[in-house]
Amino acid sequence: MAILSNDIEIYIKSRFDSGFAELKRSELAELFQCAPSQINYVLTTRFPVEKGYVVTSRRGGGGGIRIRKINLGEKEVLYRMIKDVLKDEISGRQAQAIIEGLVEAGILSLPQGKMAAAAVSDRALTLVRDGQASLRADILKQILVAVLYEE
Amino acid sequence: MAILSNDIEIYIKSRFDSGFAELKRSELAELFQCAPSQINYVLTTRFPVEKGYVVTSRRGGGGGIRIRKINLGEKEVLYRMIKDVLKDEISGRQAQAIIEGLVEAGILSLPQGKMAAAAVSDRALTLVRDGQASLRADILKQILVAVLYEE
DNA sequence: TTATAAAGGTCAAATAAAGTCAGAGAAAGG
DNA sequence: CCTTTCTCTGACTTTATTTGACCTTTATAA
Repeated sequence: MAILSNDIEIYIKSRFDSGFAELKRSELAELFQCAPSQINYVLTTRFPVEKGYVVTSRRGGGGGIRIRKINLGEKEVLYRMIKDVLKDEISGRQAQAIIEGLVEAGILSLPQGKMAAAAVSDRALTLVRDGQASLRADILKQILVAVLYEE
Repeated sequence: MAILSNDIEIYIKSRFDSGFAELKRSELAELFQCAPSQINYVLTTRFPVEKGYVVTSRRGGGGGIRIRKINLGEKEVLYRMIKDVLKDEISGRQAQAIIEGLVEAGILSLPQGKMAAAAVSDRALTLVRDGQASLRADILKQILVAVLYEE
């Protein structure tokens, strides 16, 4: 039996227009006669950051899903950071080093670097006792994705 | 379906003149064929203090609604945000509003705004089950402090 | 001074999205 | 076979929008 997820993936790709696609989860589910959560599955397995996709969404009335394909180009370094360097957990020191490296490479401006550092600083995370390192990794990852997402 | 609130928001913004807009709730409701309370919804979600708007109103005959956009100096805005607006806990929506307000005020660049938003996004904080709102406040506060002390 | 009309305010419920997660079932690898 | 990994679903959760019923405040006409 053909894998449904593959079909949905192909369909979504066909919906891309000038770098992005806008969808309604429920409509897709209807179209493919599957559970809505199936769409989430396709999104996470077929359109991950590692492949250069950024998925954003809004709930509630008028909500929807938007998938953007990033043209990596010179942001290759960032992409690698996100994919390889940023493991599940990183220490404050590692984060610091990564950010400094990106500033030196000119990928982050100095103000951006300071912001990023502040966001994952111990001071910002004092409330969290357990799993600080994983949280730091998540936050930094999202920050870098946001930078990637920017032209 | 186009979101009515968005249209109303745009319309209200078009009514701004030299820093403020004066409206009648009932007239707006009539114009957009909606419940009057819908206008209140738009006011609270689209024109919050966090974005630098101050909404005042008067009831009774001859009453109405007045929306002012406050424009303070950079440092002052930041300082106020950190001191007054940023409570111990803030929701994702509030954070969003604060950041958008700072971008609109030219205090954060668009890339910086996106970074900040990413840092406090639900996605960045999924790991944290308990006390997300407080953590978000802490992170955002540290980010703003970092910007404030930049020279 | 009081009644009434003309504002605006609040809140809970209905509706419309999307997200999460555990677990069932199917495929693939050994 | 047996185990692991991939696919798919359903129940439950979270968030956003819209409306309607009921409440409060204010100006002014009687």
